[in-house]
Amino acid sequence: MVDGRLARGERTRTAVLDAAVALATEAGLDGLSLGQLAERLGVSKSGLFAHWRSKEELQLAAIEHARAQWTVQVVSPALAKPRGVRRLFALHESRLAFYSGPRALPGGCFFANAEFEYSARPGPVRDRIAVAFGEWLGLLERLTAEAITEGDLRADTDPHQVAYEIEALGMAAVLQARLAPAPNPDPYHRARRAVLDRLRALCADPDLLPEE
Amino acid sequence: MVDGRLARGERTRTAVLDAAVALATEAGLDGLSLGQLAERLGVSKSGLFAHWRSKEELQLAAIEHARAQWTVQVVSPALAKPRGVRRLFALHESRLAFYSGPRALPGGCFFANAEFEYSARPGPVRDRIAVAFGEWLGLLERLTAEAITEGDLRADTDPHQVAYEIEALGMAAVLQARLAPAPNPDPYHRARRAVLDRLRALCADPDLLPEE
DNA sequence: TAACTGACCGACCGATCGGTCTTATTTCTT
DNA sequence: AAGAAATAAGACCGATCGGTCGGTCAGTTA
Repeated sequence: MVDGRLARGERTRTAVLDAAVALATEAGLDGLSLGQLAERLGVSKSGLFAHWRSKEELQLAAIEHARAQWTVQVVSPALAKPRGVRRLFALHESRLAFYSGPRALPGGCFFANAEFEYSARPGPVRDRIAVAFGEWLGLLERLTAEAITEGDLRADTDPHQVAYEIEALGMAAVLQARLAPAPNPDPYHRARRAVLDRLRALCADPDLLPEE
Repeated sequence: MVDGRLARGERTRTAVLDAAVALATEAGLDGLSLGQLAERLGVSKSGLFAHWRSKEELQLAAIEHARAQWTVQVVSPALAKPRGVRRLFALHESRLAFYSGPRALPGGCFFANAEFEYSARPGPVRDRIAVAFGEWLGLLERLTAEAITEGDLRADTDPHQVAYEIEALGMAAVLQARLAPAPNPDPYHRARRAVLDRLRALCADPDLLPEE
């Protein structure tokens, strides 16, 4: 049987983390204030401390929560595609769709923001972000390597290099979509086009990638 | 004759802005605290208010200061190169050199950090950052267009697209250099390689770009 | 010498920060 | 029915936040 106390706590916990992740994209993971967060949720500040004993614990939990969101909404859909260059490009497209889609976070990309914010602030939060970032780069790299062994991409392709470029082009899109002057052609389209052309140049069978 | 008081004020003003720009790359443009800044400089907090009437004014001044730094240390050296694709690539290299060189800021790139930090925070600070960002993208785009009219790049090249890609690849470098695990091959080398290959594919005369 | 200006300081303000404490309510266990 | 466990609330803490105030001092002008 389910413990009603734990169940209720878990519900609150999830609701708080949802709000924390969203708020962090706007105010920053550090700028996230417990008072504001509590007020936005209609909860007392000390109610938050019942779940996380410090702000840092909440920040780490928020990172974990955002990671889970990312896995479900970005990574998983792409893994449904057949192994190879199609899966790799699907991951890139899935990421861009997440940024511009209806479930998009109010302040852009949680991880991109947090990475820049904490890149020069030693501590557990930075370390956790760095690990998550490394895992993401590793995923891009692994899918690229798979595309090579599948014979989709040329054998002399450097997986690290391709992963670097895809990551760079995707991250810039979410920033420019929020910051660049409106009349600018859709940055998401540019990010898609850039990776598409790059992969097409490395790709043996042009039919594996969309034409346009 | 020079007013000694004004001269002294200008000296401290510059010293404060230098420290403010450096500190902002670590703690964020918002996380920059007047108390900490004053203490680091051996100045009283109220001394700062004699120069800028509010924190926001100081932030805007810091942006202007960083912009001047960027112009002197990144843009100007590149403009010494002959017009065309060489100048464009020199700008990219100059930027990477600034990130990794001896004059590098302690927390990476002032603008990249500030752009992500303020991309979702309406106000004068965000607006100023957005303008500066637009000007930077415009410069990349203009140099690309020049390279086309010079006949260096293929006539069907899209300057916006090239500018987008160069900006993305450069920005990712400074982040990954600080965040990615150390054994990773130099991100600056990856950023250089990526743009070099990209431009080489568009370039009519291969001798205009370095071989390696 | 007197009047004035700009740079700068120390004390202080209300607000908010992260965090602690005590207490009340709800829910499961026995 | 009674107690244990977990969620929450409210009052409160010291520290720090951005910002104001009155005032000192060095240098300029008349």
